[in-house]
Amino acid sequence: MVEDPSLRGKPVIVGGSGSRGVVASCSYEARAFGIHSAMPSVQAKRLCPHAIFLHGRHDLYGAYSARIHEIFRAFTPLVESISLDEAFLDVAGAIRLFGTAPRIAAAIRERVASDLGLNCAVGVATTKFIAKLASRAAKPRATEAGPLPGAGVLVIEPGTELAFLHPLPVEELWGVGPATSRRLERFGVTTVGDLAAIPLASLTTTLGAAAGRHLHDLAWGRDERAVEPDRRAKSIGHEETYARDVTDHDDVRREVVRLADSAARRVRAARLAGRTVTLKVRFGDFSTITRSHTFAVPTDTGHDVATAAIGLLDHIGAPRGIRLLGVTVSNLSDGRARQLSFADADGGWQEATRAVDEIRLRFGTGAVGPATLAGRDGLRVKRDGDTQWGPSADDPERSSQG
DNA sequence: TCTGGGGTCCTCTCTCAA
DNA sequence: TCTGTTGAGAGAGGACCC
Repeated sequence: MVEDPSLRGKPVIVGGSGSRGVVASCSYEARAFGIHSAMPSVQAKRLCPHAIFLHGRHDLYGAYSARIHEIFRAFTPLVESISLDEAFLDVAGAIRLFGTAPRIAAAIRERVASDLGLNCAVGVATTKFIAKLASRAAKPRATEAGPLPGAGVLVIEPGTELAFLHPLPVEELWGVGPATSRRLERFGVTTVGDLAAIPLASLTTTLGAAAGRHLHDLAWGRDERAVEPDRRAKSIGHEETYARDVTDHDDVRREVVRLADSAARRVRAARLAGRTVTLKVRFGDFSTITRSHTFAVPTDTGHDVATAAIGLLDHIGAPRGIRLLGVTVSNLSDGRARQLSFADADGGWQEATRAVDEIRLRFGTGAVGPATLAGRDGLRVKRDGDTQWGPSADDPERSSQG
């Protein structure tokens, strides 16, 4: 809407437009039709046939995100980013300079609006998770009559946490999804207050030690977690759902190589190396398996990651149609530590990989790649710029035959 | 046939070594 | 030498978040 003001006031959906796509996000006007994120796109189209469907533009969101985070850091260096559009800020040390926390919240909102033309909601509280709930409560609400503006800033004063918390539906708590919600229902728990009344022992028996303890603490407003400014990635991966199930064995292998190659590229870009390679396969019936392999020494080359992933694939010997493939590298460590031990033992892949990275830097990512993929468009049914949220609407020119 | 893609964290099971 | 215990690490799966 910022980029194209003609969209304002209309039901707009961002997501995958194909039969297997889902809604990534949507305007409040679209929400009035019952549309929400993660809903299958076909269902969204049924609910609102005149909705405007847009493909995700991750690069654009990334650029806006960087500018938003710049504004955050103008107020405090203690910024913990949790996604493109959300972050925790510890402003305890900024109060002398910028005024009280509520004033800082209002100032951030104003700057994001004036510099970027974007609305945002801010929650202020003494703990991370109550601040998070407060920011959610400060957002606009979708109604059938149209969007209802939110408070913008919601402050939960110290000492009033439980009064705010206990009437909320238990699903509002971080860590309570559909599965946990179903289990809690058996206890007659519907609100956070109900949950707080359950003895800790009963909670840990049904939900497990960690989740039980965690939810019990949250229900009583206890959250000791500090704002962590630089959290490092623990895994880096790629996965893709295909517009049609892939049945050809060679196609599957090529896709695994492609995913492994791009995952490894991102590992290198982050100056990391990983020991564990995980292959994820989702079959036509939506059943999903993962298989992993752990190296003795970390690696960052597409060759190593692809070899491991192909080995795992051969072990599965999947004869069925495949809906999704994914390759993830985890057990990450500093990339420079790896080179000493692995460089010579693998037949010079380090050097080749470095050369490939340089060529791609100069001539683009399509300039060079694994020979397996040469001269093929692969099975990528996505269009340029259509980076996420499922394949595009079926395109006859680019069939799944590759 | 309705179910994406980026992740994190937890639990269970198995194996192996001390 | 045999048996049981324990703890770490790997591997698989599931729940959850944006």
